Amino acid sequence: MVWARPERGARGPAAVHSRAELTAAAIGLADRSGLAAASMRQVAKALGTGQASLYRYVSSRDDLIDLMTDAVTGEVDLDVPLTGDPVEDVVALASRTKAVHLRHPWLVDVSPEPLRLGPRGLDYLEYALRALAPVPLPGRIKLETVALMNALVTQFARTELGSSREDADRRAGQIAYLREAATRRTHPHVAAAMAEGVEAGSPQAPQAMFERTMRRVLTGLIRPDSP
Amino acid sequence: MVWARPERGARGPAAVHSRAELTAAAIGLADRSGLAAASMRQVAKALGTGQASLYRYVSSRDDLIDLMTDAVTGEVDLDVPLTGDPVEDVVALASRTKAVHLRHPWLVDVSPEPLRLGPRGLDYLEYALRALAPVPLPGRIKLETVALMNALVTQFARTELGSSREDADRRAGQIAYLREAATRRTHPHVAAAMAEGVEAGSPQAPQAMFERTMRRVLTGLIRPDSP
DNA sequence: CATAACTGCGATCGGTGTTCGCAATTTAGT
DNA sequence: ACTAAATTGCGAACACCGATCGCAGTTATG
Repeated sequence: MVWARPERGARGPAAVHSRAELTAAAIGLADRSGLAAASMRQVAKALGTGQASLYRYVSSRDDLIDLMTDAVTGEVDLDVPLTGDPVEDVVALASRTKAVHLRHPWLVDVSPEPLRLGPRGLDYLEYALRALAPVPLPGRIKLETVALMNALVTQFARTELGSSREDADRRAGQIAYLREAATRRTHPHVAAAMAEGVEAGSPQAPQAMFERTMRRVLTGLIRPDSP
Repeated sequence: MVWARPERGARGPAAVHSRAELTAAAIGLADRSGLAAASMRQVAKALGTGQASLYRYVSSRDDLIDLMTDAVTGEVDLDVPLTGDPVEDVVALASRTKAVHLRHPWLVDVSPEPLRLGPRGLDYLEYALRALAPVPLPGRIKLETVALMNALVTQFARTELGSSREDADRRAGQIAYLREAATRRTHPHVAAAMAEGVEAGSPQAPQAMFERTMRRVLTGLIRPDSP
């Protein structure tokens, strides 16, 4: 675990760089050219050092990715005061989280293994749980609710990013494949949904869609049991 | 797109293997040792052929992963008759989907880029939309609902798999880190949730939890607009 | 029966994460 | 003050990975 190990020992020569420096360089690369571009070699090159040197700051690339993730998690504003309405507060938080995802598209590519929070992630979780404080649900379920909301944020971010990305040709091929299924009279529901969904278009702001869905999911999730 | 290209040309010598064979070998490897183990080299070795030969059947590793995904999607039973209650039907479908995820843990590692469905994926989507047919919602939203349910399935599968996986030491480290934050009197909500969630344990069947959450989310999602 | 199309595949390219060993440097303990 | 331990940067290497090229051998079509 990165957060446990100290950044520097006390004995040797002063380190030329720092974890924060590595993290910043890696984030820059990933922002510009995707998560894969944040490779040890490229990060080292960006820092003007040897790639083997990076392992003095970080014990694996996964560690570096943990650092990156925690760093951008810190970009979510946690000073927004809570209104007391859990649904509104969590939806607002999710909204800000999604914005960070759009700003750092590689976030949707880091596998969200549970329990990898660093200090900023911890602050984030604390805020989310504070927002959920008025809800009379066991803590375990609240934790799962937060995880679930984050999964949804990632999902929506993926959608919004995917539509802007240069996958035009790929999507064209896929859509052609779907159309074929539609004209073959099999899969009528898919055909109907496609026709409806693509023809009618979605000039609607994705943000409104996101908040609507989020609100509905949350309301469904935290409503008291009806025995 | 894999599904568009024909599997075999008509001119040359008979192919020794087939896409289905590649797919089965790859799935076997991935089931046993994770998605990374389903590399071109290892699949080739498992088939007793040269790795370059695989590119006669598949134009990239992504294609192979598409084939794998579609194949296991076919393991979801789509012959279960619909009850007519969209919530129940979709929850049941999600349940069966989650079972497939538990049987093929690597599924949670394939990046769920939208619109990569093969024939079985298409059947799956058709079934899901059929289940949602009674709901008076635009097709676009129904599509998004299905995607959302799938994201949730992945999320739950990840949780269930993670708790069984041999991450005992990793989680121990993470939990120690959280405990530290708890004892530091900062992050009181996290501390409370941890105490509650870990002490009280969850001897509850995860399946019940899954269905409960799923049902709530769906109910919230498909309820008619309240102006 | 010639030619176009296809197959299997060894060799190879450029990339990745990670480890090792070594010289140089700094601090801690005496 | 000086030895010894700890730590740093880093070149070289290892073991993988996905993908491409070119060539010999095979098959079906015109």
